[in-house]
Amino acid sequence: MRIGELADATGVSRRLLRYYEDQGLLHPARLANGYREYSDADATAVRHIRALLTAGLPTATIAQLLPCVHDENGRMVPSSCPTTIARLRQEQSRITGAITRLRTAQQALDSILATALHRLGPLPANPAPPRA
DNA sequence: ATTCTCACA
DNA sequence: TGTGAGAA
Repeated sequence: MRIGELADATGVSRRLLRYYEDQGLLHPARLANGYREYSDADATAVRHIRALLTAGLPTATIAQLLPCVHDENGRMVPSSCPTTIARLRQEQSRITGAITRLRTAQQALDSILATALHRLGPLPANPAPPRA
């Protein structure tokens, strides 16, 4: 299938499918005219890619893990091999750490703002949301 | 319709 | 991580 068909089949834009190839996530064959030719397995792969991105994994990591995953009636199942599980646990702890750092930043900012508001007293209006 | 590259959020 | 535009 060509890129437009895969885009329609997966709901992922053609642009993004080319990007995934650039990131080493997909390896479509090439027709004589240079057009990409995707297999049916690629459609499944795209769903797995989406699932792993949603789980917060970077594309470089997904490129490594994708071959270590298979599909079981529409469900992504990671291989039980120890290195695969270890990699997923590693990502899990990375995200946990990130959440902790964000919580710390949130509390610090809450505290700074609370101090400012305490000194200024009650204010009439809200500040505009940060743009940049 | 598809390819690639440059630039940008 | 993901997109738009422009040229081929």
